[in-house]
Amino acid sequence: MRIAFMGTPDFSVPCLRALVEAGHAVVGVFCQPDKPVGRKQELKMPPVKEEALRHNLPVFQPKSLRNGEGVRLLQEISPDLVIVVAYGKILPPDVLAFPKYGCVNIHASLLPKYRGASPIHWAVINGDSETGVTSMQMDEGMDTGDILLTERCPIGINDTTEDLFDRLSAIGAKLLLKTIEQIEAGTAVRIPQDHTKATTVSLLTKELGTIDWTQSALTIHNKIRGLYSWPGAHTLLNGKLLKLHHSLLSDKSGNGTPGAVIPANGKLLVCCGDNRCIELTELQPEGKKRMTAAAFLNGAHLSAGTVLGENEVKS
RNA sequence: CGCGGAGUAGAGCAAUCCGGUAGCUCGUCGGGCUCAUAACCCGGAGGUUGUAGGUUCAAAUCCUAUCUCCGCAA
Repeated sequence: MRIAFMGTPDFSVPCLRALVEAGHAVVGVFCQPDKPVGRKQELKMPPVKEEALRHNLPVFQPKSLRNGEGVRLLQEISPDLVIVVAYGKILPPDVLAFPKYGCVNIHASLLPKYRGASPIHWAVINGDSETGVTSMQMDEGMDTGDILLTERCPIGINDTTEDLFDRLSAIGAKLLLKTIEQIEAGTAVRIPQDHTKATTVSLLTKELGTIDWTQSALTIHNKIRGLYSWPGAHTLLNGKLLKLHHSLLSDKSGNGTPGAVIPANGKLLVCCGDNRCIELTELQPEGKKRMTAAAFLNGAHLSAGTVLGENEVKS
Protein backbone atom coordinates (compact mmCIF):
# COMPACT_ATOMS: atom_id res chain seq x y z
CA MET A 1 0.00 0.00 0.00
CA ARG A 2 1.37 3.39 -0.99
CA ILE A 3 1.21 5.82 1.92
CA ALA A 4 1.59 9.59 2.02
CA PHE A 5 2.43 11.15 5.41
CA MET A 6 1.37 14.59 6.53
CA GLY A 7 2.75 16.05 9.74
CA THR A 8 4.94 18.84 11.02
CA PRO A 9 6.16 18.94 14.66
CA ASP A 10 8.05 16.56 16.95
CA PHE A 11 4.83 14.84 17.85
CA SER A 12 4.50 13.49 14.31
CA VAL A 13 8.02 12.13 14.02
CA PRO A 14 7.55 8.80 15.86
CA CYS A 15 4.61 8.00 13.58
CA LEU A 16 6.64 8.67 10.44
CA ARG A 17 9.57 6.72 11.81
CA ALA A 18 7.31 3.80 12.70
CA LEU A 19 5.93 3.69 9.17
CA VAL A 20 9.39 3.59 7.68
CA GLU A 21 10.73 1.03 10.12
CA ALA A 22 7.68 -1.20 9.60
CA GLY A 23 8.57 -1.29 5.93
CA HIS A 24 5.58 0.62 4.61
CA ALA A 25 5.97 2.34 1.27
CA VAL A 26 6.04 5.99 2.25
CA VAL A 27 5.81 7.67 -1.13
CA GLY A 28 5.74 11.27 0.04
CA VAL A 29 5.92 13.43 3.15
CA PHE A 30 4.00 16.68 3.55
CA CYS A 31 4.83 19.29 6.17
CA GLN A 32 4.52 23.02 6.75
CA PRO A 33 6.99 25.29 4.96
CA ASP A 34 10.26 26.14 6.75
CA LYS A 35 9.74 29.07 9.05
CA PRO A 36 12.05 31.76 10.41
CA VAL A 37 12.54 31.09 14.09
CA GLY A 38 14.45 32.47 17.05
CA ARG A 39 16.15 35.82 17.60
CA LYS A 40 18.09 35.60 14.37
CA GLN A 41 15.00 34.65 12.37
CA GLU A 42 16.90 31.84 10.71
CA LEU A 43 14.92 29.44 8.58
CA LYS A 44 14.36 26.16 10.34
CA MET A 45 12.92 23.02 8.86
CA PRO A 46 10.14 21.23 10.72
CA PRO A 47 11.14 18.04 12.61
CA VAL A 48 9.14 15.89 10.22
CA LYS A 49 11.13 17.22 7.29
CA GLU A 50 14.40 16.41 9.01
CA GLU A 51 13.19 12.88 9.67
CA ALA A 52 11.97 12.50 6.07
CA LEU A 53 15.28 13.66 4.65
CA ARG A 54 17.08 11.20 6.91
CA HIS A 55 15.20 8.44 5.11
CA ASN A 56 15.56 10.07 1.69
CA LEU A 57 11.82 10.49 1.33
CA PRO A 58 10.40 13.09 -1.05
CA VAL A 59 9.19 16.14 0.89
CA PHE A 60 6.39 18.52 -0.08
CA GLN A 61 5.83 21.84 1.70
CA PRO A 62 2.92 23.52 -0.07
CA LYS A 63 1.62 26.75 1.40
CA SER A 64 -1.87 25.51 0.78
CA LEU A 65 -3.60 22.32 -0.30
CA ARG A 66 -6.56 24.22 -1.61
CA ASN A 67 -7.47 25.17 -5.17
CA GLY A 68 -6.38 21.76 -6.45
CA GLU A 69 -2.79 22.12 -5.27
CA GLY A 70 -3.09 19.24 -2.80
CA VAL A 71 -4.59 16.92 -5.37
CA ARG A 72 -2.00 17.92 -7.96
CA LEU A 73 0.78 16.90 -5.57
CA LEU A 74 -0.98 13.68 -4.61
CA GLN A 75 -1.28 12.75 -8.28
CA GLU A 76 2.51 12.79 -8.49
CA ILE A 77 2.83 10.07 -5.86
CA SER A 78 -0.61 8.39 -6.09
CA PRO A 79 -0.99 7.17 -2.49
CA ASP A 80 -3.62 4.60 -1.50
CA LEU A 81 -3.78 6.07 1.98
CA VAL A 82 -2.91 9.39 3.58
CA ILE A 83 -1.80 9.55 7.22
CA VAL A 84 -2.23 12.89 8.97
CA VAL A 85 -0.53 13.56 12.32
CA ALA A 86 -0.53 17.17 13.56
CA TYR A 87 -0.05 18.54 10.07
CA GLY A 88 -1.43 21.95 10.89
CA LYS A 89 -3.58 22.40 7.82
CA ILE A 90 -7.19 21.64 7.04
CA LEU A 91 -7.50 19.09 4.25
CA PRO A 92 -9.96 20.17 1.54
CA PRO A 93 -12.62 17.67 0.37
CA ASP A 94 -10.86 16.82 -2.89
CA VAL A 95 -7.76 15.76 -0.98
CA LEU A 96 -9.79 13.75 1.53
CA ALA A 97 -11.45 11.89 -1.33
CA PHE A 98 -8.30 11.28 -3.35
CA PRO A 99 -6.75 8.16 -1.76
CA LYS A 100 -8.47 4.82 -2.19
CA TYR A 101 -8.57 4.31 1.59
CA GLY A 102 -9.13 7.94 2.43
CA CYS A 103 -7.22 9.88 5.06
CA VAL A 104 -6.52 8.64 8.57
CA ASN A 105 -5.69 10.99 11.41
CA ILE A 106 -3.88 10.34 14.68
CA HIS A 107 -5.28 12.65 17.35
CA ALA A 108 -3.89 13.02 20.88
CA SER A 109 -7.08 12.76 22.86
CA LEU A 110 -9.93 10.39 23.50
CA LEU A 111 -12.35 11.72 20.93
CA PRO A 112 -14.90 13.22 20.92
CA LYS A 113 -13.25 14.99 23.87
CA TYR A 114 -10.75 17.71 23.02
CA ARG A 115 -11.20 18.11 19.31
CA GLY A 116 -8.95 20.76 17.87
CA ALA A 117 -5.50 22.21 18.10
CA SER A 118 -4.03 21.49 21.54
CA PRO A 119 -5.71 18.48 23.13
CA ILE A 120 -2.78 17.42 25.33
CA HIS A 121 -2.34 20.82 26.93
CA TRP A 122 -5.98 21.06 27.87
CA ALA A 123 -6.16 17.58 29.31
CA VAL A 124 -3.37 18.53 31.71
CA ILE A 125 -4.62 22.05 32.42
CA ASN A 126 -8.04 20.66 33.27
CA GLY A 127 -6.45 18.19 35.66
CA ASP A 128 -7.73 15.10 33.85
CA SER A 129 -6.43 11.81 35.21
CA GLU A 130 -6.56 10.14 31.84
CA THR A 131 -6.20 10.93 28.17
CA GLY A 132 -5.23 8.90 25.13
CA VAL A 133 -4.80 8.67 21.41
CA THR A 134 -7.44 8.12 18.76
CA SER A 135 -7.07 7.06 15.15
CA MET A 136 -9.94 8.07 12.93
CA GLN A 137 -11.13 8.16 9.37
CA MET A 138 -11.09 11.83 8.49
CA ASP A 139 -14.09 13.72 7.20
CA GLU A 140 -14.53 17.38 6.44
CA GLY A 141 -15.11 18.46 10.03
CA MET A 142 -12.48 19.29 12.61
CA ASP A 143 -11.67 15.94 14.22
CA THR A 144 -15.21 14.70 13.67
CA GLY A 145 -14.48 11.54 11.67
CA ASP A 146 -15.34 7.97 12.60
CA ILE A 147 -13.14 6.42 15.27
CA LEU A 148 -11.02 3.44 14.26
CA LEU A 149 -8.94 2.68 17.34
CA THR A 150 -8.19 4.27 20.70
CA GLU A 151 -5.64 3.72 23.41
CA ARG A 152 -5.88 5.23 26.86
CA CYS A 153 -3.08 6.74 28.88
CA PRO A 154 -3.10 7.85 32.54
CA ILE A 155 -1.95 11.34 33.53
CA GLY A 156 0.08 11.57 36.75
CA ILE A 157 -0.39 14.48 39.14
CA ASN A 158 3.02 15.90 38.23
CA ASP A 159 3.06 15.01 34.55
CA THR A 160 3.68 17.93 32.24
CA THR A 161 2.33 18.38 28.75
CA GLU A 162 5.82 17.66 27.50
CA ASP A 163 5.86 14.33 29.34
CA LEU A 164 2.52 13.44 27.79
CA PHE A 165 3.70 14.51 24.35
CA ASP A 166 6.45 11.92 24.47
CA ARG A 167 4.23 9.16 25.75
CA LEU A 168 1.30 9.90 23.47
CA SER A 169 3.41 10.22 20.35
CA ALA A 170 4.86 6.77 21.06
CA ILE A 171 1.37 5.41 21.62
CA GLY A 172 0.24 7.15 18.46
CA ALA A 173 2.93 5.44 16.42
CA LYS A 174 1.90 2.05 17.74
CA LEU A 175 -1.77 2.79 17.17
CA LEU A 176 -1.04 3.96 13.65
CA LEU A 177 0.61 0.68 12.65
CA LYS A 178 -2.25 -1.28 14.16
CA THR A 179 -4.79 0.86 12.31
CA ILE A 180 -3.06 0.39 8.97
CA GLU A 181 -2.87 -3.34 9.59
CA GLN A 182 -6.63 -3.46 10.04
CA ILE A 183 -7.26 -1.32 6.98
CA GLU A 184 -5.08 -3.57 4.87
CA ALA A 185 -6.80 -6.65 6.25
CA GLY A 186 -10.21 -5.10 5.72
CA THR A 187 -11.10 -5.60 9.35
CA ALA A 188 -11.19 -1.97 10.40
CA VAL A 189 -14.34 -0.99 12.26
CA ARG A 190 -15.62 2.57 12.04
CA ILE A 191 -17.36 3.89 15.12
CA PRO A 192 -19.14 7.22 14.69
CA GLN A 193 -18.39 9.76 17.39
CA ASP A 194 -21.02 10.76 19.90
CA HIS A 195 -21.19 14.36 18.78
CA THR A 196 -23.28 15.41 21.78
CA LYS A 197 -20.26 14.74 24.00
CA ALA A 198 -17.81 16.64 21.85
CA THR A 199 -15.62 19.39 23.25
CA THR A 200 -13.33 21.58 21.19
CA VAL A 201 -10.16 23.26 22.34
CA SER A 202 -8.57 26.27 20.76
CA LEU A 203 -5.00 27.29 20.13
CA LEU A 204 -3.10 28.39 23.21
CA THR A 205 -2.14 31.99 23.77
CA LYS A 206 0.70 33.38 25.85
CA GLU A 207 -1.75 35.33 28.01
CA LEU A 208 -3.12 32.03 29.20
CA GLY A 209 0.15 31.49 31.04
CA THR A 210 -0.34 34.41 33.42
CA ILE A 211 -0.87 32.93 36.86
CA ASP A 212 -3.80 34.19 38.92
CA TRP A 213 -2.67 33.53 42.49
CA THR A 214 -6.20 33.77 43.84
CA GLN A 215 -6.94 30.46 42.16
CA SER A 216 -6.50 27.19 44.01
CA ALA A 217 -3.09 25.59 44.37
CA LEU A 218 -4.27 22.65 42.30
CA THR A 219 -5.56 24.85 39.49
CA ILE A 220 -2.27 26.73 39.39
CA HIS A 221 -0.23 23.53 39.49
CA ASN A 222 -2.26 22.13 36.60
CA LYS A 223 -1.69 25.29 34.63
CA ILE A 224 2.07 25.29 35.18
CA ARG A 225 2.49 21.67 34.11
CA GLY A 226 -0.13 21.95 31.39
CA LEU A 227 1.62 24.85 29.70
CA TYR A 228 5.10 23.31 30.02
CA SER A 229 7.23 23.56 28.02
CA TRP A 230 5.29 25.80 25.68
CA PRO A 231 3.99 28.49 25.98
CA GLY A 232 4.84 28.29 29.68
CA ALA A 233 3.37 29.81 32.82
CA HIS A 234 4.60 33.10 34.22
CA THR A 235 4.06 35.72 36.89
CA LEU A 236 5.67 39.00 37.87
CA LEU A 237 8.36 39.62 40.47
CA ASN A 238 9.15 43.25 41.22
CA GLY A 239 7.66 44.20 37.89
CA LYS A 240 9.73 41.73 35.93
CA LEU A 241 8.74 38.55 34.20
CA LEU A 242 9.27 35.32 36.10
CA LYS A 243 8.72 32.10 34.20
CA LEU A 244 7.48 29.12 36.16
CA HIS A 245 8.72 25.84 34.73
CA HIS A 246 7.96 23.24 37.37
CA SER A 247 5.96 23.07 40.57
CA LEU A 248 4.76 20.64 43.21
CA LEU A 249 1.68 20.68 45.38
CA SER A 250 2.65 21.40 48.96
CA ASP A 251 0.87 19.94 51.96
CA LYS A 252 1.53 23.13 53.90
CA SER A 253 -1.31 25.53 54.35
CA GLY A 254 -0.66 29.10 53.39
CA ASN A 255 -3.19 31.64 54.52
CA GLY A 256 -1.23 34.72 53.48
CA THR A 257 -1.97 37.05 50.62
CA PRO A 258 -2.35 35.05 47.40
CA GLY A 259 1.03 35.25 45.68
CA ALA A 260 3.00 35.83 48.88
CA VAL A 261 6.27 33.90 48.95
CA ILE A 262 7.42 31.78 51.88
CA PRO A 263 11.09 30.90 51.45
CA ALA A 264 12.03 28.03 53.73
CA ASN A 265 14.84 25.49 53.74
CA GLY A 266 15.78 26.18 50.17
CA LYS A 267 12.21 25.68 49.07
CA LEU A 268 10.04 28.34 47.53
CA LEU A 269 6.43 28.15 48.65
CA VAL A 270 3.75 30.50 47.42
CA CYS A 271 0.35 31.11 48.96
CA CYS A 272 -2.58 30.43 46.69
CA GLY A 273 -6.23 31.47 46.81
CA ASP A 274 -7.49 28.38 48.63
CA ASN A 275 -5.15 28.86 51.61
CA ARG A 276 -2.91 26.15 50.31
CA CYS A 277 0.67 26.42 49.06
CA ILE A 278 2.36 25.53 45.83
CA GLU A 279 6.06 24.82 45.74
CA LEU A 280 7.91 26.33 42.80
CA THR A 281 10.82 24.05 41.97
CA GLU A 282 12.25 25.46 38.77
CA LEU A 283 11.93 28.97 37.44
CA GLN A 284 13.51 31.58 35.23
CA PRO A 285 13.76 35.32 35.83
CA GLU A 286 13.52 37.60 32.81
CA GLY A 287 16.81 37.66 30.92
CA LYS A 288 18.29 34.80 32.95
CA LYS A 289 18.70 31.12 32.48
CA ARG A 290 16.32 28.72 34.12
CA MET A 291 17.34 27.63 37.60
CA THR A 292 16.24 25.57 40.56
CA ALA A 293 14.30 27.23 43.35
CA ALA A 294 17.29 26.78 45.70
CA ALA A 295 19.62 28.62 43.32
CA PHE A 296 17.04 31.32 42.80
CA LEU A 297 16.65 31.89 46.53
CA ASN A 298 20.44 32.12 46.98
CA GLY A 299 20.70 35.19 44.84
CA ALA A 300 17.26 36.74 44.89
CA HIS A 301 17.32 37.99 48.51
CA LEU A 302 13.54 37.92 48.76
CA SER A 303 12.03 39.85 51.60
CA ALA A 304 9.24 38.27 53.62
CA GLY A 305 6.55 40.53 52.19
CA THR A 306 7.26 39.79 48.55
CA VAL A 307 4.12 39.07 46.58
CA LEU A 308 4.21 37.56 43.11
CA GLY A 309 2.02 38.84 40.34
CA GLU A 310 2.10 42.49 41.36
CA ASN A 311 3.27 44.95 38.79
CA GLU A 312 4.86 47.38 41.19
CA VAL A 313 8.60 47.50 41.82
CA LYS A 314 9.62 47.09 45.43
CA SER A 315 12.86 48.52 46.68
C1' C B 1 20.79 46.50 11.42
C1' G B 2 13.54 44.64 15.52
C1' C B 3 13.65 45.94 21.40
C1' G B 4 16.09 44.62 25.93
C1' G B 5 18.84 41.89 30.02
C1' A B 6 23.36 39.18 31.30
C1' G B 7 28.61 36.87 31.41
C1' U B 8 32.61 37.70 38.54
C1' A B 9 34.75 30.48 42.85
C1' G B 10 30.83 24.32 41.52
C1' A B 11 25.45 27.27 41.72
C1' G B 12 22.67 31.94 42.27
C1' C B 13 23.97 36.99 43.06
C1' A B 14 26.81 41.86 44.95
C1' A B 15 30.70 45.30 43.97
C1' U B 16 30.68 48.67 37.99
C1' C B 17 27.54 54.94 37.85
C1' C B 18 32.16 57.74 41.07
C1' G B 19 38.97 53.03 38.88
C1' G B 20 42.42 51.66 44.61
C1' U B 21 43.00 44.42 49.19
C1' A B 22 36.91 41.10 44.53
C1' G B 23 32.15 40.30 48.79
C1' C B 24 27.18 37.62 50.10
C1' U B 25 23.93 33.27 50.21
C1' C B 26 24.44 28.11 49.13
C1' G B 27 27.40 23.92 47.93
C1' U B 28 32.12 21.47 48.97
C1' C B 29 36.20 19.90 52.55
C1' G B 30 37.90 19.69 57.82
C1' G B 31 36.65 20.36 62.97
C1' G B 32 32.99 21.24 66.98
C1' C B 33 28.06 20.91 69.35
C1' U B 34 23.76 17.57 69.64
C1' C B 35 19.87 11.59 71.24
C1' A B 36 19.66 13.38 66.29
C1' U B 37 19.30 16.45 61.71
C1' A B 38 18.53 19.35 55.49
C1' A B 39 19.61 22.69 62.27
C1' C B 40 23.58 25.56 64.86
C1' C B 41 29.03 27.20 65.77
C1' C B 42 34.36 27.50 64.04
C1' G B 43 37.87 27.01 60.17
C1' G B 44 39.80 25.85 55.02
C1' A B 45 40.04 25.23 49.77
C1' G B 46 38.32 27.19 45.42
C1' G B 47 38.87 33.69 40.89
C1' U B 48 44.35 35.24 35.32
C1' U B 49 36.09 39.00 36.77
C1' G B 50 33.75 35.55 28.74
C1' U B 51 37.85 36.87 25.11
C1' A B 52 41.34 40.49 22.68
C1' G B 53 43.28 45.16 22.56
C1' G B 54 43.50 50.36 24.56
C1' U B 55 43.71 54.47 28.54
C1' U B 56 46.09 54.67 33.55
C1' C B 57 50.87 54.60 38.72
C1' A B 58 46.63 51.28 39.18
C1' A B 59 40.92 48.27 35.50
C1' A B 60 35.71 43.55 37.47
C1' U B 61 34.95 49.01 37.09
C1' C B 62 36.48 53.66 31.76
C1' C B 63 37.09 53.15 25.92
C1' U B 64 37.05 49.89 21.35
C1' A B 65 36.32 45.28 19.18
C1' U B 66 34.65 40.31 19.55
C1' C B 67 32.32 35.59 21.33
C1' U B 68 28.43 33.31 24.16
C1' C B 69 23.72 32.94 26.95
C1' C B 70 18.79 34.64 27.89
C1' G B 71 13.74 37.62 28.02
C1' C B 72 10.31 40.17 24.58
C1' A B 73 8.72 40.46 19.66
C1' A B 74 7.99 37.42 15.22
